[in-house]
Amino acid sequence: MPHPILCKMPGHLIRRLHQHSTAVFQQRLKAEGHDITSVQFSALTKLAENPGLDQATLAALIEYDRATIGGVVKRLAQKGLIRRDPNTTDRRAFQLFLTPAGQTLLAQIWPIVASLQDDILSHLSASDRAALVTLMQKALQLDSAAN
Amino acid sequence: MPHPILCKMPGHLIRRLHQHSTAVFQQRLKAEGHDITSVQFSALTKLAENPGLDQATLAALIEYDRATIGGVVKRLAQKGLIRRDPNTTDRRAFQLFLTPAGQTLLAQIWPIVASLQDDILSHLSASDRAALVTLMQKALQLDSAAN
DNA sequence: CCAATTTAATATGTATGCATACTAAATAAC
DNA sequence: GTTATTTAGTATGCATACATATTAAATTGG
Repeated sequence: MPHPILCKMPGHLIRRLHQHSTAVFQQRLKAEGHDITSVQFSALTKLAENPGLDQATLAALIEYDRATIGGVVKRLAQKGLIRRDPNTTDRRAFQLFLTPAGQTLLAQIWPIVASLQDDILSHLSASDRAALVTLMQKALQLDSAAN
Repeated sequence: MPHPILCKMPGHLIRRLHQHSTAVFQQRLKAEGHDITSVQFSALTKLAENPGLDQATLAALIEYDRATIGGVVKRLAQKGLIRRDPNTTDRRAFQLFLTPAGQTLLAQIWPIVASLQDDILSHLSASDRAALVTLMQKALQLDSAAN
């Protein structure tokens, strides 16, 4: 089989880009003295935008697995960044809120996270970065106007 | 902070694209009756191209962590797809080879893997897919001529 | 209103992914 | 040539990521 080459296959390139992306995130946040993952950051951000969410809805918003979000939420709670209140309407669900510490942290790290986005794609020009973002949104069928 | 939006941040988009990519891979391979991950496929492919590699070199070729490759190799060996021969020159290292079963499997799945690459980016036109691949290669500084 | 289904969260098991530490072996430095 | 450093692989621990099963609670159907 005169096969297509691994390094030209979208799946392989996406994996390596993701690897690079999380590495940049982790290094930059650690360098600034913060111990938080990109996954935890996304969860905190969505919770800040939607206080009182339950785990299932939060998971759906950022496309996490239901089983995965449990661990993420547990670790955020252990760090004292979020609070899990019982839901009086639905005794199965929790209502999730950022604690004051969580709000403080999120305010501190947003500028860092925003600025490291360009570092992830540091080998691309500004127009190439914009083009890549547009293509990824299209590939994921995310309405670029919404959100 | 009037923050940039999560769904426009490269890091977030890359994570979701990776999630989508591995899901398509897994579903397509499973549908064809194969139980193999994209990571295992990459390792098999590189081993087929470079018989006798040691784990560290294999890991470097596909950008895996040294600790991670150990588990991947172990599972491939358990499935009988690769062989680990002692290296007479360097008693620390193993020489890795595809078994006949591994070669057979790889030949079977290459066409599947090649064809599902377009499915990963099914919402993009052919020219958009090509543009995305080029941008990712540039972002990763992979020489598009090499490999 | 009671049974059947759905849903929220958890539990379990497997597979990356990576940091750190460790052992054994090879190489470099002197 | 012995010591110091590096290197190959493993071990351990933590954090996703997801499939499957389970429990408890809510909702739906009749």
